[in-house]
Amino acid sequence: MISKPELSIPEPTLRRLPRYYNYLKELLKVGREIVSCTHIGKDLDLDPPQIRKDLAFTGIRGVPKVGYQVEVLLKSIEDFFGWNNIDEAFLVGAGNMGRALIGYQGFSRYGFKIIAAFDNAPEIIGQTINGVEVLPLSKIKSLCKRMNVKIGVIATPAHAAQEVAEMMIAGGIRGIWNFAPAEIRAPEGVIVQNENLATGLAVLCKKLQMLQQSGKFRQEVEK
Amino acid sequence: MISKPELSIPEPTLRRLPRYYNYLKELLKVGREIVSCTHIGKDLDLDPPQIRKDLAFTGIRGVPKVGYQVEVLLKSIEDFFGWNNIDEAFLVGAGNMGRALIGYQGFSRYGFKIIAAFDNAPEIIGQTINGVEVLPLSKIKSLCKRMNVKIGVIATPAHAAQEVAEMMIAGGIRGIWNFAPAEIRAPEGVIVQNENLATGLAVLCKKLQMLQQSGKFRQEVEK
DNA sequence: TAGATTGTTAATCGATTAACAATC
DNA sequence: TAGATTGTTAATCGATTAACAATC
Repeated sequence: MISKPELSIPEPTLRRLPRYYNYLKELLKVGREIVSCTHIGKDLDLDPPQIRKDLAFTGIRGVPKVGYQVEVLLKSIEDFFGWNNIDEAFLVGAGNMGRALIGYQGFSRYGFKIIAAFDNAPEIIGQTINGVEVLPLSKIKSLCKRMNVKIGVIATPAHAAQEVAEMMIAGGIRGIWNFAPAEIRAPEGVIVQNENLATGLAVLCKKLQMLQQSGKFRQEVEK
Repeated sequence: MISKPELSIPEPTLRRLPRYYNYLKELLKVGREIVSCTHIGKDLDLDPPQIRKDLAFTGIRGVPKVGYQVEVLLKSIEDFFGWNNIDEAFLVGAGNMGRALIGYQGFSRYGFKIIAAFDNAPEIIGQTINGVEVLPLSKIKSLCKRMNVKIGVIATPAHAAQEVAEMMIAGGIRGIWNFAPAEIRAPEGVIVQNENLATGLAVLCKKLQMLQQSGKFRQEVEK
């Protein structure tokens, strides 16, 4: 049996790299040509050695005493993620969340484009949202195959998510970006990336709660 | 100087707890009354001892040989996060992403409610989206103070995010949930939770890329 | 040259996993 | 009772942090 795809690159690194990328894009706008990890670290609140290590995964080599060329570094991250050739994706569920994802302009930067949406509701089918047509869900399998689409986005209610995932997989989709608050089971060889918004919210609320408690505690101590 | 709020609870645990919660809600629907970590682990693809440890943070005690009462466990997680009393929040940026967040029904479960939205665009101000009124951004500071709102959601374009955050903080907001693809700097005592969608996307695409490469490699080996 | 920065190796830290006694 | 499950303690693993040599 084949084991899980070996991620030799730590996931935290994978998550930080787009942050560097966005940051570097801003630097480029401002006209900065060279940047050091010390500098990045100050702005992004990270340790310079960690940044250096992260960047090294993309294959870039910096110049001692100088740093990195902003433009070359951006290119290096783009190549690493393969953002230079665009991944086309299908989206299922043209409700609020789905519309937001379709309308969100920011994904083209990351080589990602939603080219069609699917839904079950007759009143939604046939609409065009931000230039993206909404098609009947029944057609997704055949269209996936015909257009060789490999990425699917799920923005349905929780109860529909698993079934939709299976339709996608039947159509040959290999990567699923899931915004439904549900656990999706997928066979080996299919990557599922869950984007459950509630987790981020829970972390925020809990930290806030703990901060307030420590604050109260501090006040009492100071009295 | 006061150090960062001490998170004695590991963040991975904080992120898994809402997953358990959603899963347990489904169990309850199906009428299941008792559940063991072994069972949860099978469905959520996690190790039972880890689940046990996570749950223990909420203060619950299971019964050996039996497991946990689903209802009691749900209550325990709710109390832990404080989901029984609702946090009211303001949202800034009533574009696509903002509308999606307003329209998304799923947050009430987590004791979270967006009670007003703010924007700068005159054609948007005055609209009502899913029962939530859009007010002029200039009013946010005073309204935060008057209504004692402690949580703010940012769904603006990147360039506006920092400025909006500062307005929020000036109004007394202590927790910021940021959906803009930008780094927000906040003083100590303010929690910022970034929800940059691009990072999840990047992780997905990279894993897919690596899977395909390992697949190719495997085929070549098998020849 | 001197100082700053990179890149690498070692040490630390924290979370996950394994092992096992306690319990119903 | 026997077997399954909890809860706890120890071992492992991996990421972060620290230390330092190499370099322009």
